[in-house]
Amino acid sequence: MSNYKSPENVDGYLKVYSGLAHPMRIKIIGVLWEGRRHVSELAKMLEISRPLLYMHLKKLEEAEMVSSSYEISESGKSMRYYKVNDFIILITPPMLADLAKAIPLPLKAKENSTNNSTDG
Amino acid sequence: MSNYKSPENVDGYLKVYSGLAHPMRIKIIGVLWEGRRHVSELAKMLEISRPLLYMHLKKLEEAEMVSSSYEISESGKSMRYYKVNDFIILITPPMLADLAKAIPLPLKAKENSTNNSTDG
DNA sequence: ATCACATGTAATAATTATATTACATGTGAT
DNA sequence: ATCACATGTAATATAATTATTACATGTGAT
Repeated sequence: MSNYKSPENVDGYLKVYSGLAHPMRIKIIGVLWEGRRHVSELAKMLEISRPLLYMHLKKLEEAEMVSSSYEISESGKSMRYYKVNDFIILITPPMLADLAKAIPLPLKAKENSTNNSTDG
Repeated sequence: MSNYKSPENVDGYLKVYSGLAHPMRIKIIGVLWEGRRHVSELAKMLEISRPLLYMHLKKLEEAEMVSSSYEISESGKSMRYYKVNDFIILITPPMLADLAKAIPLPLKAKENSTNNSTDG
C-alpha cells in the first residue's frame, strides 16, 4: 500500500515532469533505489562534481521524488543521506487535459506556487 | 482497450518526460483533447506564434503524444491537423531504476537512439 | 495583381538549464 | 598545524531550450 500524494497544482506536476527530463536524474533514482547514499558517496558513484549533483538533487527533492536526512556518522561527521520516495505517477491525455485547465493564456506571468487557491 | 506502446529506449522516455516539461505543451494537449485542430487555428487559440507552436508540436510529436495528418479543406487549402494520441504513462521508482540501467556513466557521449545494442 | 489564409523554415535573440571552478566551514585523526 | 573527508554555496561559463523576426511558398477569391 502506498501513501503517495499527487502534486497539488500545475507547478508541482511541472516539477515532476522536469525532474525526469534529464538522464542523470533518472540515474540518480536508479542508484538510490538500491539503497540510500550520502552526497559525496553519490557524487563518486555518478562520476560528477558535488555542486552539479546538488543541482540535480535539488530538482528531484523539489519534485518530491527523493528526500534527505542528516545523520552523524560513527566518526562524528555530519552526512546528508538521500533516498528515493515512494511515488506513482500516472499520466493520460484526459488527466493532462484536466491539468491544462489551470494553465492560463497568455502564458507570460509565471504562477506563484504558494498562492494557488480558488477563492478570493 | 488501449494499443499504446511504451518507448523502446532511454531516449524515448526522455522525450516523453521532456515533452511534458513545459506548461504550453500541456496546454496544447488540453486543447487538442477537446478536438483536433489545424496549426494556424491552434496558434490563435494558444496565443502564440506559429514558429513557436511548431517547436512545441515537434517535441510532442517526437514523444509520440500527438500526431498530424494533412487534409485539403473545402476551399482547397492544405491544412495540417493535429490530434492527441492514445497513451498511458506509468512511472514508479523501480521502473525508473530499471530504465537507469541503460544509462552509461560517465554521461558525456550522447547515446544514439538508433544504435542501442548491447554488444561492442 | 492583390488580398486573406494556409503551409513551412532559417536566422537570430533571449532565457533557462547544465556544468565548472573556486571558495568557505566543520570534524576527527596524525 | 595539516590531512582526509564531510558539508554548503557563490560566481561564472557553457549548452540547450524557448521565443521572435523575417522570409518563402501555395491556394482561392476579389
